[in-house]
Amino acid sequence: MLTVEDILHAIEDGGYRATGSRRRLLETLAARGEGFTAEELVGEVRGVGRATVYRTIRLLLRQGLLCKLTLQDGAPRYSLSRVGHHHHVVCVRCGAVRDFRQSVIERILKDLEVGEGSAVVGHRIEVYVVCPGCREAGVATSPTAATG
Amino acid sequence: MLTVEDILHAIEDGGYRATGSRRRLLETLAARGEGFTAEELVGEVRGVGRATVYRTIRLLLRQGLLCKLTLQDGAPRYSLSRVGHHHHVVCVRCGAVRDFRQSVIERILKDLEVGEGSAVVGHRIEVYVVCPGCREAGVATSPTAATG
DNA sequence: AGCATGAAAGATACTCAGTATCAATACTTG
DNA sequence: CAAGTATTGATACTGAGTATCTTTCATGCT
Repeated sequence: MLTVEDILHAIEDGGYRATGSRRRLLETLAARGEGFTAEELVGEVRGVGRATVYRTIRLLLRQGLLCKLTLQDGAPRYSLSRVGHHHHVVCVRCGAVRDFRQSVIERILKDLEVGEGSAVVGHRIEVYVVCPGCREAGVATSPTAATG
Repeated sequence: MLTVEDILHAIEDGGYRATGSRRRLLETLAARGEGFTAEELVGEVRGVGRATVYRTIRLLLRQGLLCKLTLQDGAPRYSLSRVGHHHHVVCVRCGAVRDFRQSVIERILKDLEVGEGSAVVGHRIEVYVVCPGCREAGVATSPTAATG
């Protein structure tokens, strides 16, 4: 798992400054780690403005240190990246995020040059679950409709 | 491909009315078919208010007649559903949408009960491509970064 | 240490996507 | 046709994020 220092170094390596605001923000963010919204950060980080929170998120996304995912209802969420390319398993109840990567799937999608000369330039996979914790805590699992 | 009449029937079967606004909207929507934004519809359908456009979109989504997808940058887009569960191949240039379904992938994701007792309740797969048309018309393919 | 300079921060206004509210209108059915 | 409910439109609002612009901070230089 990346530490605050690791991330600050990565930021500096990218030619950006390791400022106090960024450090404070990263501390909050690292404490959350898996699955949070931008507005949660805005609310939790004291003394750092909304704009800066969003700017920093954008910076981290560009550097590949953070990733943005989409819940079933389309709501955005963020999660720290620990590795390169991966996908997400998100709990629809608590928003916790686990990463996963299945080379089989990667390969299928990559090969999917869709028979018609389309060049695959990327993909996104999100798997929605009810995590063990929420399953116990919880009400019955509503068999949520698929995406499309 | 679903016709306007098919969709209106489905709406009625769901206990909703097949009104003039809905018909006009569906005509525009069917003419677009694959890949459009809500605001495009708002702009194109004459004499139907914004609220009604969004309400109808929501209705169609609930009925599974329309699906909402997410571009690489997170921008939302809609596409008529022709079949049940499927995923999307979206051109990052022109926004055209093709559907696809790979039972292999479905199975893998379904089985992904993630070793830890999480119940999979859904998933979303989006594949981003440059379609043949845009590839020809186009500038060089920028090797877009993956999701996360 | 003092200062110049550019990056970063904060405040705020704005955009885009979508929802809520509520009064007015359109359907439908008895 | 009247009653009653669904639908509509206008409009205000929310949530997520960006743009702008002025101030502040970090850095390198002397």
